[in-house]
Amino acid sequence: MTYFITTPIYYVNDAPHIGHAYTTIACDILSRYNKLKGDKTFFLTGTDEHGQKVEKAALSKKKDTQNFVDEMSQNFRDLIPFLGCQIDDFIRTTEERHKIATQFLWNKLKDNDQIYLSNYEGWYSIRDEAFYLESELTKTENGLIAPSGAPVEWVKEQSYFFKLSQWEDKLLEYYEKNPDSILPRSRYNEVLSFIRGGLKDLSISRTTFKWGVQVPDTENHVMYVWIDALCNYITALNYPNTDHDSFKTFWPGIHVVGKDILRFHAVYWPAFLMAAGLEPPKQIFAHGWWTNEGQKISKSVGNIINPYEIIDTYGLDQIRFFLFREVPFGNDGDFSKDAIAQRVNADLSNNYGNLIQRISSFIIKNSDSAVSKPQNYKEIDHQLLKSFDETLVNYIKNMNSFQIDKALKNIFDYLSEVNAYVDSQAPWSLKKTDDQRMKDVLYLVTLITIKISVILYPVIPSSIDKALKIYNLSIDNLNLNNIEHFSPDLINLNIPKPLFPRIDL
RNA sequence: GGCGGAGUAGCUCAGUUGGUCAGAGCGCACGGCUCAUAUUCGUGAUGUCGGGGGUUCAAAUCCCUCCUCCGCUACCA
Repeated sequence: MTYFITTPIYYVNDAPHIGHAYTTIACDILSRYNKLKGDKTFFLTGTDEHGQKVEKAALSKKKDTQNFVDEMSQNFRDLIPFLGCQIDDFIRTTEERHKIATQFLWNKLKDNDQIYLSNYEGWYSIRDEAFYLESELTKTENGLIAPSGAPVEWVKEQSYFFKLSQWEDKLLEYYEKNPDSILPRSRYNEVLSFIRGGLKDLSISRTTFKWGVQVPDTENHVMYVWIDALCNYITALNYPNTDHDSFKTFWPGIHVVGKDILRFHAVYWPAFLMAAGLEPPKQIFAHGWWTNEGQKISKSVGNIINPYEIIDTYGLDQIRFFLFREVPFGNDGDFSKDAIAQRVNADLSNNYGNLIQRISSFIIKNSDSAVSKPQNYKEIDHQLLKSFDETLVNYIKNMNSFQIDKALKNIFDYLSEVNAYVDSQAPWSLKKTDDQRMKDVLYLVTLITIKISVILYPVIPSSIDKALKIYNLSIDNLNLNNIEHFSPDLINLNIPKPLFPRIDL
């Protein structure tokens, strides 16, 4: 099995914020999970660097446009390791390879009679890079403004159009056959109802600015955002060389996107691909938005969440965990200090971290820092092992369907069971009555803790690296295929330090 | 306006095809343990399952209606 997962390419006009971090971490979790399953994975992210907004921003800062996007793109690249993410490629739309790919895609569409020249006129917002109907606009003292509050101007220009209207039936047919190709299901329904409402041809070029990929065989047209931006996903797989190993191995892929850009990914992009004779994406997952302490996040309110600040405050894995444990993936969520502290303390510090701490400290003090495989397990021990196997099955089922929160819930429900097992067996009492049984119990709990750590790895990788070091183990030798029967003869322990200090409320 | 989703304990939410489905976690109260990051374990309380009506031997679960919230989409002015 192979697994190709992508974030959208981020528009370099903004500084990276929690939304970018959220999408990137989501893909990292899924990518690591699939690696753990043994799949060959490819995790792609990058930056979208063209368009009028960028051109103007550079101008207003009196910077050369290329230098400007170089700097802005670097901000996004720098964020990745800070988020604990491991990517396989970072693509920029200003790269030569991307120009080659998009121009080839354009020509392919043109050869297939999917593109024609016409005129576009209407109310245009530079800030939003979008046309609006007059009915959508509001009159103010400064003239008409878009729903976003951005000013608009009347623009008339020649434009190339893509024959999107011809793809209505093909798209519907494809989606009806592949109901899991857009998730969550509510988003799938929205997309289908949008397509059923009828599709209009799509304007795909502009003459009002220069900062973009030139339309082949024209003087003054550059490609408008969608062909340019969406094509990145296949550029990175060496398109137009569809015989290339990475293209053959990894396409079609999985796109994780914010709900605001679902339509472009689920309608325009598959239509472009089919029109060019390529397969549509395998899956598109639309996630939700975060609010900040119950409030909508916006520049004007000034409550933008800076990923560097929250990670410095709470810790990397604490944030990664919170984002995906607290809220069903796909739903909107609220980012609040209380919720983070509560979640991290209850699950990571108390339930998981303290289990490791109490057992490993006990082994070091009372069992010469080592435990060996028991000769026999009791019935209650078998129960605990069986329960792990069930947890693993549910975990895999949920991770496979993007339900990261449920997969994590499975784990923490089980950890409660393990803590209860420890109390019921009370090794501190066995110490006085039955040394061998005490050691067997300690081994079993240690073994279970290791297994749990492995499946927590995709979400909190750096903490799991630390946890496994206590047992002189490494994630490199453990995975979802060998974890079920993992049971070494001897486990030597190192002195543990609390993995997740409690957060003061 | 159309289409879709949601309204269940203080909070966040599970509840497949109608019959242990009235639940979980957190929080709260009480009790126990003392290995552990004042951690853990056990016990307990609170709900007219949005309102009203209906079908049924039986409904949170199906039907009708109303209210509220959200998403997508359309349009008049």
